[in-house]
Amino acid sequence: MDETGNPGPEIRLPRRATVKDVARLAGVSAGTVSNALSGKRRVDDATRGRIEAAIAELGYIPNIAARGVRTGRANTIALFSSMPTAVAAGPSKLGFMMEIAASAAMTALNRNVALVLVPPIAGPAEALRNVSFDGALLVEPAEDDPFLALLSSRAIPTVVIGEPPVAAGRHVELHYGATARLLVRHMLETGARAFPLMLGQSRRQSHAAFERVYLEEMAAAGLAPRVIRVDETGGEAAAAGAIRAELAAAPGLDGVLVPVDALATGVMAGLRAAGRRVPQDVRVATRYDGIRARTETPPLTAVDLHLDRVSEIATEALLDLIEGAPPAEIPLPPLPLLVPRASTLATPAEG
Amino acid sequence: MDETGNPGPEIRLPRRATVKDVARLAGVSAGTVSNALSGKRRVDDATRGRIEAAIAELGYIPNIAARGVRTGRANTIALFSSMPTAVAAGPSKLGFMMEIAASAAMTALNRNVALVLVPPIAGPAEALRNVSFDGALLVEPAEDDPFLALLSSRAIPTVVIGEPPVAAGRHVELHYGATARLLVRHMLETGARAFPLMLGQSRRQSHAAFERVYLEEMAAAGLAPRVIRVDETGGEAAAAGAIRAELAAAPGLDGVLVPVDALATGVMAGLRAAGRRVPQDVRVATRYDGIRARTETPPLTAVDLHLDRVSEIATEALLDLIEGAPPAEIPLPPLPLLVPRASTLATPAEG
DNA sequence: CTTCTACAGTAAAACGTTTTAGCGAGCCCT
DNA sequence: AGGGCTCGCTAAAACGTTTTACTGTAGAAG
Repeated sequence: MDETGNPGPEIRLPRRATVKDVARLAGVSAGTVSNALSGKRRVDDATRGRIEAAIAELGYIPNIAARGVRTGRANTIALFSSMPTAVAAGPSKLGFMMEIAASAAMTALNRNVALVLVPPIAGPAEALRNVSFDGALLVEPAEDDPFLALLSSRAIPTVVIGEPPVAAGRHVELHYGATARLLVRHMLETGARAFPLMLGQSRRQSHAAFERVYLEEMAAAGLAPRVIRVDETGGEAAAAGAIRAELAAAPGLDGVLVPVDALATGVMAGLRAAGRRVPQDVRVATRYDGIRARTETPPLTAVDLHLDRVSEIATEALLDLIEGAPPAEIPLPPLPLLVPRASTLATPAEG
Repeated sequence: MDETGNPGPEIRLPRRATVKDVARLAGVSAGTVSNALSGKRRVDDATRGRIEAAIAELGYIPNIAARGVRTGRANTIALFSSMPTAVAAGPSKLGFMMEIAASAAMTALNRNVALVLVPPIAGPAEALRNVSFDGALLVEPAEDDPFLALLSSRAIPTVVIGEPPVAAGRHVELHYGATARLLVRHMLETGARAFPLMLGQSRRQSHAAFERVYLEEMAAAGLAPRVIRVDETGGEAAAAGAIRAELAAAPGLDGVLVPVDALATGVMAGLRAAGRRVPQDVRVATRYDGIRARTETPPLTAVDLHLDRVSEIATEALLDLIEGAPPAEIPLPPLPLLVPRASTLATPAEG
């Protein structure tokens, strides 16, 4: 790992070694050095040996920016978080995004590509002006997502995580329908009979899928459905208010399905304030098994979406797309897995 | 946000507009466009107006790589995670790193700089070959950290988060001593009298600080100290084994202080296996208030390190350093805050 | 009426790579 | 022996910026 102490290597180079320095030392031209490095054209073994020796001696590291100018590639992909800032800033979305980010960064670096994080801080145009990237991962865009609009208008290779709102390019399935069915059926199995579905107001595919599946399953079970829409930007307080209003209107309520975890936290607060016990009086379940679900009291039943695998698949697909690989089917991630927790589990004594 | 429908804007440009295109359209030279954009030299107001009109019309976006070649700046900073892979891969370190990443990404983009994530996947040299950046954030490096060695040998501007092992450049204080004191005193206050300190074996400043403060405080309290070192790469299993051995040797043990949260999880498992109740028989506390601490049963007393603020300070300092701002004192982040949880709280009935 | 300076602009060099076009040597095939 | 190939290499162009060195104009100062 460290150099065997050759004499005086701590002389500061006045400037970083370039491909020309390597070429001179190896007695070849710059083009040959480039070819030796990239493997794009054959280089004689003896020559390659001299080049590698020169590289080692000079500690040469290619200038990525210069390479990018010539090749037009940045060797970088961007992860956009497109959620409304109010939600994105909180620890909930942070967890979701960051689980994806960590896995994507690993996968990307394995293929010699760096991952840059683009927070939802400035407008999408602002972001383009400051970072350069060959493609983008976009997490669960809403229907009018400005990032999605920008990316597709600029024809930037993009892979969406989750179902895209418009028939965009490529996406990785997040199994919205299966996730919804898993949760609705679990509510039914735990004995809930009068449980509304609480959704955000933004136009998202996951909301639509939840609503569709919920209505289907309730109809099949012969139960009366009830869908509550809450303004996500209102955060937990809005959800708490909404559930209290609902309790007043429907005192027999015995469960709530709240896919958005930030809203679920609000619902829990609202239930506590109304003196309802979870799970004895009301069962609660949410979608993303993140820090919010796990640290509620009691912890919330949720779903393992296999985000690490989803993110890996998305990253691989994006890199293939960028490299112009023949378009292949994007593999399906594993099916979602229910993680039952105390918020829906009947107490042992009840059995 | 969207263009007012001027006719036929959906024509695909054969190539991205360049500064020359803008210059031609505005009737000036490329240099003038550059000056107008950067503000480095004065440009007549009328001229600037024409340039801005041209930019808008062409949808011009500067090529960051090309700019980088000329200026030598990448407008990017890197976040290195240097932890041993075994630990880094788990969700625990992930949380720690990702809390920092999210906050750093926001701060950086506010100053028109992108943040790239460098996972500990390849060697540090490998990383340098694939991403270009102007400076680096390094999180809690160990004494022989290869990233730290590389960064300082290459004279890359670096800000360390936490106390650096060698007198490196600049760092943001993580208040190791204060954190340790907070925890040791809390253990004492909750009535623990025979509680060992369990540390990893890697040479880290935070370990050293914990050991020093622990020994001090135990001496002051007239109690017998006991420090256990566990190989971190052994993960939770190693910690579980270590605590069981300790219980056998010292049955009177009534607490454990385990700064590394992955080890704390192992200790909890070990205690459960040995039939000891937490907190009634044994009190347990850890350092980082992440997902591990919060989701243990019972949840672990931990410390709020204000990572978001720490990360913000570090990022600002790094950017100042890169931009050659006059070296100013790096502000201190807020003092750590104890988050007492059930793992050390006496049951109400006990009072 | 000069001379000096400030101003606002231009042309071209420079940054470090990759890629293109071309070249000479050796070999194989007739 | 000569034509055509392949091989391994070189020189130079190209990528899109920023920066340098310069130029002409206009006004101020003497």
